[in-house]
Amino acid sequence: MSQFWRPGSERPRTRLIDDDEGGVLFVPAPPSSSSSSGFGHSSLERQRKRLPVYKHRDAVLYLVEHHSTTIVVGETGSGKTTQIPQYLKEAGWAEGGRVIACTQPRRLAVQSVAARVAEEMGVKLGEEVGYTIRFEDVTNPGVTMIKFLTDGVLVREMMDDPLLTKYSIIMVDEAHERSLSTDMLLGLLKKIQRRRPDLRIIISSATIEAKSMSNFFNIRRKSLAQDAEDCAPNKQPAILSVEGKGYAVEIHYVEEPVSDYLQAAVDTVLLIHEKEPPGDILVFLTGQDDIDAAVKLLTGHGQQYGSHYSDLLVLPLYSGLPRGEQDLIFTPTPKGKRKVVISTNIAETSLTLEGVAYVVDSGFSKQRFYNPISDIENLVVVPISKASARQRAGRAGRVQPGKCYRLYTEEYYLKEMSPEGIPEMQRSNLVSCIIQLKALGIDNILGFDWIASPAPEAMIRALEILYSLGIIDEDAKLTSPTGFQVAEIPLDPMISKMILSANDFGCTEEIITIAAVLSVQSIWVSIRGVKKEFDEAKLRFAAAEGDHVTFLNIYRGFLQSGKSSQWCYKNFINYHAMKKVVDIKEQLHNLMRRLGIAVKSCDRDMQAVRKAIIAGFFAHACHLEEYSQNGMYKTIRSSQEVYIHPSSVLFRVNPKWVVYHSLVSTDKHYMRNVIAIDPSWLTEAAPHFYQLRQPNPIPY
DNA sequence: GAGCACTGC
Repeated sequence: MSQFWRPGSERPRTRLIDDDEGGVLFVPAPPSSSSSSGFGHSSLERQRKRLPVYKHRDAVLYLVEHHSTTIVVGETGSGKTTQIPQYLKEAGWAEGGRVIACTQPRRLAVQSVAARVAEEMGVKLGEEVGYTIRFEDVTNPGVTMIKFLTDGVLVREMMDDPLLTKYSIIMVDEAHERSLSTDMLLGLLKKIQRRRPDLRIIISSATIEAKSMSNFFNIRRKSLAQDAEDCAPNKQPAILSVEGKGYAVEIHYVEEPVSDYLQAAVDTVLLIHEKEPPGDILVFLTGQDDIDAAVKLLTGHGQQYGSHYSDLLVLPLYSGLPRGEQDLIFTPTPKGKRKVVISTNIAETSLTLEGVAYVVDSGFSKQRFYNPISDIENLVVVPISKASARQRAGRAGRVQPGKCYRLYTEEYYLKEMSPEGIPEMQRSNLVSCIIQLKALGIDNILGFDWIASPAPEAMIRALEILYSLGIIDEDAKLTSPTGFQVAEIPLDPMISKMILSANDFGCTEEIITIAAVLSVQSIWVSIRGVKKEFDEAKLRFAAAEGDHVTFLNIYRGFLQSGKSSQWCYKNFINYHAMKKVVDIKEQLHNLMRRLGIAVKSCDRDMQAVRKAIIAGFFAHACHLEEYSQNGMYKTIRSSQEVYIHPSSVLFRVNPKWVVYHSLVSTDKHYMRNVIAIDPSWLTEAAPHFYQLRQPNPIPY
């Protein structure tokens, strides 16, 4: 007799509890004592059975069979991501050419989970188990049964197949993170569900969010009676809770609020080191500045107080860190030493450190907020949510029971800390979002079924920008061909518009190089202490026109060197970033071919290149204030005070008119990646924008 | 003469 429950058979012996808000809470029975001894199973299979989710295998299959939507609340380490897709496949959900999809917010997670599942199933990655991320499709259509992909890719797949017909089940993992594309995906899936009653959705979410997810997917009761008659699935979402594999973490709070969390963090680290048994320490601070300062204080302390503190191995961790330094984090702690990793939010979700027994949580993180009125994004330090605080604490209990030291009071945690963070959708520029929805035929953006509605001001601003770029028309419909082509290019719409316009100026070759460089974080290596040499290296490539043309010089130099890492090292250029640039450029070449656009070079005609840039970025034009002694510019559109970033080749050159790629906002608004222009090109490129909107625009 | 939480298509 099969030890597993199969769809269609009698439901497993467990208790179903109707919860107060109409959702169905499913409480599985305790595991039976007569479970398999493990005899005859490979070690991989034994490992699979030890995962907490294994006990809930029957429950998962039962709920998925009977409910359109199932919400799985699971802590980290429950095994839900790797196991549930396999259970579904074993139960037949991938039969008849159907595919089981599982989405992740991050590319790295997609790749590693897919590899793990392929290994467990004993198949080659890219066959029965595959994955898709941007620019990388490792699937075999017709063969692949379980497919992992980023949620952004799945949204994009809807452009070719609006009802996602090839999937029988879509599992949205890490939905509690509420990324832009997760929110978009959830709204779209709810829409698809109405047209495809056969589709099953599994949402994996943290506890706090489960209720709001359930409410979102709960379709009104009037359809329930009808459901009982035929055998359509129950429209009410089911919630299943799966315990994690983490160890207990003891939480400590400060008794009085701290005035300086940086100092408090340093003091706490020293206290732990003095009083607590071995085990690494993970400290959460907000950004590079804080982290470098804390590292300095702790290493300084070590020298000052002698041997005891020299046992501390203090390491910074943030995404901007050079590759080699980041790798240090993962090397095992030497015997007799205690590793202290001082990190940004990157260690909260993206990276997992083994061996951490103590977490110090400052209670703050940096978040990006978009101001639709000024069209400027700001990075600000804000208090974290309870969900984040719990996630941070959980990092201490991965391999042994741990302790978490919160640098805020318990009262603050209980009474003031908000339960969840603000979803990205409500603090972002919506240009990309709206263009994708339009491409899917959703024109009533205000009426879209958002899980959390963005601000109307942000929607209006995005529509205004898209209209000025010629991507949508007066009726807010995508223009043809520009609008549809921009929707197809997986880049920022202003970059996409720049690429399409390059065709008119005969410089597509140059512009896709620039687009590729702008798509990577930074092509420079920043090394402290060698500023002079660094600046000299930069001058070797500097172009009078500005940063974008400088990128072309660097790219040419890189190719001439034979893509040499030595050459990069000598010139303070990030080799990995340059490899990525070459890769993205290759992809853009393919995309141009698909769109039927010939890739032509304008040779040395940099005026053509600058005009193409303006076609996408005319809204970012600025004028040098005439009597300004300190290089103050004002944006043409809204008279915002801005300055050229000191990293730009045009810093202190201060041309009268410039166009920037992006702003970084700290104490001032700094323009990064700037190019000098002739103002007549602006009215040439966007007469509608500048004639109607000078001097001060009034948003409609 | 300053500095960028983290993702993603």
